[in-house]
Amino acid sequence: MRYSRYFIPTVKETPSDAEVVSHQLMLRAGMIRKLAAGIYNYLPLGLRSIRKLENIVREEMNRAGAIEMLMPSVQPAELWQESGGWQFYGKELLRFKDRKEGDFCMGPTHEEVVTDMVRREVKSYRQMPVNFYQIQTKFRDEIRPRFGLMRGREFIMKDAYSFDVDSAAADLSYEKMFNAYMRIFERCGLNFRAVEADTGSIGGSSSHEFMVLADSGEDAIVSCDSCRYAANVEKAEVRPVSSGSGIEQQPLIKTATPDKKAISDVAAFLGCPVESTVKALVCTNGEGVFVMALLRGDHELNEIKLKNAMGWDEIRMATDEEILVASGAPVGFLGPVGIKTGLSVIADLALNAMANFVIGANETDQHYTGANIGRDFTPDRFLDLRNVVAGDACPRCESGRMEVWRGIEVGHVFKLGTKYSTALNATYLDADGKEQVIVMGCYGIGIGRTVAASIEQNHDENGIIFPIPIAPFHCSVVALNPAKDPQVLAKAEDIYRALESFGVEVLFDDRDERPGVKFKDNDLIGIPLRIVVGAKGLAEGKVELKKRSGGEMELLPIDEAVSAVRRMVHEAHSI
RNA sequence: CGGCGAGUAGCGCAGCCUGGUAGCGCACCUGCCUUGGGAGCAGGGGGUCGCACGUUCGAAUCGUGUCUCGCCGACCA
Repeated sequence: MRYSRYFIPTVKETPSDAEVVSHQLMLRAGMIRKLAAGIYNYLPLGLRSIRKLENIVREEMNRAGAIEMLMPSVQPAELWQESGGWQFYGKELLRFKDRKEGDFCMGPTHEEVVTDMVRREVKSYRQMPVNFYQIQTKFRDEIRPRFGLMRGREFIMKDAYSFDVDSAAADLSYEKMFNAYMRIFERCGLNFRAVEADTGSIGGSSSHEFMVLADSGEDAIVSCDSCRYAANVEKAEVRPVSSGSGIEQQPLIKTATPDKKAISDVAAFLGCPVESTVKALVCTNGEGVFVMALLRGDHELNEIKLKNAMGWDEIRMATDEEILVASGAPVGFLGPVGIKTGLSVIADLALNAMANFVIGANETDQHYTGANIGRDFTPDRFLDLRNVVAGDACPRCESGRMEVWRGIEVGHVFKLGTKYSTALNATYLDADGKEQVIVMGCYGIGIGRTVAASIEQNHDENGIIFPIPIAPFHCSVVALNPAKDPQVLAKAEDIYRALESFGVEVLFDDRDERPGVKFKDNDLIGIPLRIVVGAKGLAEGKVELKKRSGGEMELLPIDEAVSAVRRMVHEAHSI
C-alpha cells in the first residue's frame, strides 16, 4: 500500500476527551473517529487491525469445531419477551418500533436468536454437539460509554453458543472453547490471565474471564504466584484461617472515641493497629431487608460475595438514615454487641482468628475495646465476605501467595446450563426417544476491545507498538526525500514490490514529506518493522532495518534487509 | 439517573467577570526556502460563538430553558 494513496489521518495533539492511552493513540493514529457517544467509525488502518484479529479468532474457532454463521443485529421483541429479557434488561436494551408499530431492539447479545434457531432445527441428539459463532456488531446502550473502543455502545464481538445433550457434554464444549481462547490471546501476543469469574446477571454455573493485564483495566484480578489459581476479585476466594486460641480474653470496656468514625481514625486514636479492629457495614437489597457485615478493620467488603450469600438480586450499602432505622445505631459507631434483634449479623472468616478487638458500641462517640466473639456477641453466620488482597495465602495450594493485577476483560466463557433452552423450550429427543432440554454454553470475545487492550499493553511515548499478528501492516518502507532523489524512490519501490511478492504487508511511505514527519507518523501508527531508504545508505547499497519495539537499528544490504523482514514476519505467524 | 464541569474554525484553546469590529497555536491552500525525528519566511481560506427564547440601541459575553459532550458515583456478558 502506498501511503500517499492511502488514508491515515494522524494528529499531533491529543484529543481532550480521550482519557486512556489506547483511546488517545487510536484517535491520533487515525484508526478510529467518534460518530456519537460510544459509536465509532473504523478508519482503514483501524479496520485492518480488527480484521487481523477477526481472522485469528476465525481460525481458532474453526479449529475448535465451531461453525460460523451470521445473525441479525435487529431482533424482534417477541423473543426477548419469551426469555424474560425484555423486562429484565432495562435501558441498556435499545428498543424501537417499526412502521407497523411492532417492537424491536438492537441485539446486545444473541442467546435468544440462536436458541430460537436451534429449537426449530435441532431435534435429535444426533445433531449435537454443535457450536455456532458469529463476528458481529452488538449494541448496548451503556449509561456511560468511555475509553474509546474499550467500552463503546456499538462494538464488534465474536460470540459463540454451544448446544449439548447433557452437562457432561457441555463441559467438554466449554473446555474446547477455553483452550481456543488461550490460543487466540497467545497468538495476539498479549500478556493475559484466564480467571474464574462471577456469572453475574447472565446466570449459569461457571465462567472464566480472559483478562489482559493493564493498569488502566476496569477489573481487579488476583492470581497465585505458585499454582494456576486466578480469579476476578469479585469471585476470588479467601483461604480460611484457623481460629485463634490460647489468648487470654481481656474485659469488654466501653471507651470514648469522640468524632472518630472512620476505622483508621479509631485505631489511631486508641493507639492500636487497624488489624485489631472490626468494622460493621450495613447493606440492603433495596427492598427493606438489611444485614450487618463484620470485617477486620483493614479488609474490604466484597459486595458480590455478600449478595450471593444472601440470595439477593441487588445489593447496596444502606444510607445513614436506613442504618439508623434498621440498627438503631449511628453510622461510624456500629457494632454487633447488643444490636437490635432482627438484624442478621454475618462475620467474615477472618474474625475467627481475632480476639480482644475494637468494635463500635452502637452509641455516638463510643467504641468497645477487648471485644470477643462468643462472649460478647455471636454472629448468625461466618462467611467469606472480603476482597482478597496482595500477599494473601492461596486458597488452592499450600505455598502460594496472591498477586493483584488490573485487567481488561477481553473474553468470557460461560456454562449457561438450561436457562435459555428452558425459557425458549429448546429440546431434543434422546436415544430412547425421550424429550430432553438442551444444555448451552456461550463464549464472547470483544474484538475492538482486544485491539485496544493490545495497544494499552504495547506502546511508548512515540505511539503504538503493534505485535506483528494484529498490526495493520507488517513493515513500512520509508523513502527519504523521494521527490528530490529518484534513485531513492526507485530502490524503495523495488523493496516494496519484493516484500509484497513474499506476502509481507507493506506500507510504502512514498510521501513528499520531511523525514521527521515520516518517522513520527510511522512510530505513531505502530508498524512493527521499518526499512528506511536514504541517499547516504544507498551509496553503499545499504538500507536501515529497525524494529518498532526497540533494539538496534541495522544497516544491511538490500537483499539481507528484505529476507530478514520476510523471516521475521513468517516466524510471527507460525506460533 | 445523582453530583461536577465544558460547548467559540478540522484539532487544542483564549476572549465571557466589566455587553460594542471574533482571536491564538496546530492543521489546510499558494509561493519561496528547507530535507535523517512533527523546519522557516510571506501570503491566504475557513466560525449563524451548541440550540431556542428573553433583557438591551447592541449579546460569544447577562438571564431562562433545552440539547450534546466529558469527569466522579451508581450501573455493566
